[in-house]
Amino acid sequence: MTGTLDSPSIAERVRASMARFTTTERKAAHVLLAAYPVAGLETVAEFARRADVSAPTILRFVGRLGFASYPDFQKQLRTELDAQSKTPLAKTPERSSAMRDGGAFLNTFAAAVLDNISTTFANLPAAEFEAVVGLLAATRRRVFVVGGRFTDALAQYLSAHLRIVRPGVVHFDGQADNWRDQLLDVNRKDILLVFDIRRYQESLFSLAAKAEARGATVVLVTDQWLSPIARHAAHVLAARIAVPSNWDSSAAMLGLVEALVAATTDRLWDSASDRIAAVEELRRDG
Amino acid sequence: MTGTLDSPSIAERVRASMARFTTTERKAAHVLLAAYPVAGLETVAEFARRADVSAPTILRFVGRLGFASYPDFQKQLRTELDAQSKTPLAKTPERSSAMRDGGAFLNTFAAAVLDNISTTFANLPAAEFEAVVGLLAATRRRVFVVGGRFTDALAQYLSAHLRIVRPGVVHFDGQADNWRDQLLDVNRKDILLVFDIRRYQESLFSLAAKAEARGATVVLVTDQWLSPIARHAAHVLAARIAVPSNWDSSAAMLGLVEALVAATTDRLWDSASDRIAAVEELRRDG
DNA sequence: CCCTGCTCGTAACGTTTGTTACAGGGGCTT
DNA sequence: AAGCCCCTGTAACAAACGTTACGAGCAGGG
Repeated sequence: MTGTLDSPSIAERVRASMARFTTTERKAAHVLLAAYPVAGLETVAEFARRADVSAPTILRFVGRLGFASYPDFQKQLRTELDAQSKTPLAKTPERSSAMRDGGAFLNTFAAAVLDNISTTFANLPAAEFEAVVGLLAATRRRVFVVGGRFTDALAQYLSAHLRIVRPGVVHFDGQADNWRDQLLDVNRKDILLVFDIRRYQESLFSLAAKAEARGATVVLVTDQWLSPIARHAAHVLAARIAVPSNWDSSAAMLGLVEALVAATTDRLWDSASDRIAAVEELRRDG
Repeated sequence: MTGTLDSPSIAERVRASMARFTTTERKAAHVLLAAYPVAGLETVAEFARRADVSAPTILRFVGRLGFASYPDFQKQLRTELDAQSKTPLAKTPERSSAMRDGGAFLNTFAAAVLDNISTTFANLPAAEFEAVVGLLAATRRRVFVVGGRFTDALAQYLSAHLRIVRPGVVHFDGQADNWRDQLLDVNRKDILLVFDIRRYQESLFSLAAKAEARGATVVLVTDQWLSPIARHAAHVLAARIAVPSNWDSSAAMLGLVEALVAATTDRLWDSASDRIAAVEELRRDG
């Protein structure tokens, strides 16, 4: 029964024969890989429901993978699960055949991103982080958020979340010229949170300088080399952004933003939970 | 709240009630902990044989743990397996109080994000990734990008980069109503790249369905549970998004997007390098 | 336009599984 | 030393499961 010839892992086999599957079988394949390996450990009916296909399709899927029966398939899945004790990525360092440069590229890229994030969080001063959370949780103060060419997406992402847990969140979007008008609105008790990474933008610098001049508290989220805005910032949070690519990676910075949002939400939970419920209500009606 | 405040993990529960077990039940407990959680995912008969006890003893064992049936026990086991990526921090029992301490919170949060990313990349079908890169590198085709409430930031991020290396990139932003007008412009040779994560948005679904009906190639970037849009998508890329927070994390999804941008840039390098230089020129002048 | 191929879901089948009643057996109490 | 009780495995039951035959639906080719 248990032939001891070590076949490639099921996940690999699925990825390799992705092209051979029919449309619905491919759906099953995606569901399995997305919720690996739990989806395959469920019953056929549950797996089928999860993938929105019929039970026979699941069986044809595992049949095409070379298994004589669904229980056989599950047994193999459990065997792999038992053998694996490393992190999923480290587990697949070299996928030899049928995997072109795509696999290698993805692995090195992922490794760089992971390294960025762990380094970023490891070097993050907890006190500085806490201080920024404290500012974001001060609901009486308004928060203005702005980003650069690529980091503006992060500014938007932060605003979209923060807006739900507290009032007074403004995202400076659009042309830099428009910021000047909104800047008139900024005063002593306000907070300006700026994203700026290398190829630092002059427009952001002048904005931050003016906001500071008006008495606002400036928070800077930047890369490890620190934007010149750091001179005008009360708090600085730095993230790693280098990856083997022509572009920089904002993944670590996004992780940082999400940590800020999570911590702020937690601190404001009493009032935030009501706001979230209210927002959901509005979304349902609208 | 944090979603992890359910009942304690099964492994913990087993260790806690170890004293209450009878002799043979304790045998089952040790076997389960030694081969956790695989032993519990097998059939009752196999579990019994492994522990060298009878099947009813296994049933009495899970009954004493508080489960109404063996399938219930297995379902809980799978849920835990899916939630925590198993090995790394499974031993830290009390994560609930971690929110208090800033440093500990950052560590657990970072660990979750890291795990999401490594799992996402490990389970990513290289062929599917390559196919999407191929689409994005087809400069004659136009690319329409759209996202949901929170993922729209990712759509914007992708657009901002893609727009530099190739022409014909359109970001559907603003109100969903406005999309309809721009949809008229979509035809057979176009590509629609949709971001949609849980609390899947109906507006995105109908947009994707209509785009597919018009003959466009739909690419979906979603979470591990797969948006219903998968039904209309030619290619699906799934990322992990769960973190110990009230919110989901898009960090893994951003890493995925950046990998797409990097690979596409690389493939288009001959033409892209000229474009990038030209864009830089414009920025310097402007 | 009809035909042929393949794909997919419905429904019924047979098997395995989880479950439970019951009786044998070992250990502690009296 | 005998009796009682709590375990524990054997065996029969019922439920759920995996499996398979069949036909509808659809796309490509003649």
